[in-house]
Amino acid sequence: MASSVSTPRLRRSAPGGETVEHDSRFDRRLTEILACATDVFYEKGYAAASVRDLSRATGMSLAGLYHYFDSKEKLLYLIQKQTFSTILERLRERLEGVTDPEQRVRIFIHNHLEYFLANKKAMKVFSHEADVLTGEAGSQVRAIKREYYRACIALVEDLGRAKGLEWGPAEVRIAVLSLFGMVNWIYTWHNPRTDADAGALSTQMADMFLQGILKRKKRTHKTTQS
Amino acid sequence: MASSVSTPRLRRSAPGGETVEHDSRFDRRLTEILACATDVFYEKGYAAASVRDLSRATGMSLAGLYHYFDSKEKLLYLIQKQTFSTILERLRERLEGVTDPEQRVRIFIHNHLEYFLANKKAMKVFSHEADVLTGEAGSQVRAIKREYYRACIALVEDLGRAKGLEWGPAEVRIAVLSLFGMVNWIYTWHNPRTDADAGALSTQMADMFLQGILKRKKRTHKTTQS
DNA sequence: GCCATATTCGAACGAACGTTCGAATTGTAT
DNA sequence: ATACAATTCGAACGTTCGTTCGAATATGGC
Repeated sequence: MASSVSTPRLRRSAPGGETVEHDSRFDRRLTEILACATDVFYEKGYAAASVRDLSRATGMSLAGLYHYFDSKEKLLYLIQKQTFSTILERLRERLEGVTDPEQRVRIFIHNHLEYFLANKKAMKVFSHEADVLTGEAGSQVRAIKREYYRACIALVEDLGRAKGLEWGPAEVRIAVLSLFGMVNWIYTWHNPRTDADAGALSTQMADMFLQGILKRKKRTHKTTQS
Repeated sequence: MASSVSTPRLRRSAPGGETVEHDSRFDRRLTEILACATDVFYEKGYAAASVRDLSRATGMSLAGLYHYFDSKEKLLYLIQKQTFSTILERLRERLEGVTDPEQRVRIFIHNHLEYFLANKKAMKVFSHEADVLTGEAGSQVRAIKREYYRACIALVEDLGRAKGLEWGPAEVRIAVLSLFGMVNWIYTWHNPRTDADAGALSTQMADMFLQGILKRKKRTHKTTQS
């Protein structure tokens, strides 16, 4: 349970705890490789990126890389898990102590955008290669994602309750998924030199989203649409 | 200029116009193959899908497929170009004669969602493999995309003018790109059996979007955000 | 210095990739 | 039936893929 990201291929580490320096060394190098791999996956996409591309990007030999991970798929898993665990963890920290429902939704959006723009490449790799992973690794990543989704659903439901609005589950679902679309789509267009930063962006998007769901037109729930 | 999708590999067709039946036959088969390829690209992603997967899906031999296209990349080009040309064409038809700015924005959203849900796989392939194509083919596809983006920008600007609202270019840009995010993200979550159809979805999303941009809070244009 | 351990590497493995080619087969008009 | 073009195919091309292995090199405690 020492470091979050390492999963040494062999040996559960020596009985004593004396290899701390070595484990940390291993972890530091692995982190470097993960950062490099994130870049490469971002540029070429996971499937099209080869381990030889990684070798070129890191300056390490092909075989040398495999000292740090079992397979290319495991590498994607490590990136995705670390990325999304972090954003969820930060969200929890920032929500702590804040009780106003509207402010809590704003915090969600701000947290997401800030992390998204600061880790644009990792977040693209996460979003874009969402269902590549299979088996246990895929289940774990999907579980974190579902947790994040549920957290946002809860925030919006709380807001609706506080404002005395009657939203059905379907309406909340669509509103939240629309919000996810808004914020996740950013990696396709955001240019850090010309576009606003996370603060301004999250303010505008939060205004838009909140006005959109709070001042919504009353409609019959029948789906009558010309 | 006969049929929209065919680009025979060789021979510009015989001098006379007597091979009409044959060309149509060729085109019908190619359309089948494009549909199959769309499915396969949708399931596995363009890079991870092999021509052998296509061979399996179509029931045609590996070499036989190459009678219909030059390369795997050209196949992606044909899918993307046809898909997005159609959605743009339909948008133009539907906007014709409608003058109310708000209604025109609603038509944009409805058109997009309807086509998106009816051709979910093709649209995912379009969205997901947006910048795979290079060279001439890539330029063409990007040009159509830019045209579509500009059309939406114009619709929103018209709406703002009609309502007497003072939106800067940056605000319009972010609003439109947020809208694109909302509607394009759908392929990641929409389940036709449990989620609403295009009509109901576009109504809810249009309500949300329009309320969001029309009833927006006044803010100073400085990016002051805690 | 020495030893055990951790790290790195060159070289190679079999498999799968996109694509090609010449022959076999089908379809159509005479 | 014959002839000609359109279509389909089996087999193979050279390349690149993810991964492995055993040997070499660096590292740090004695």
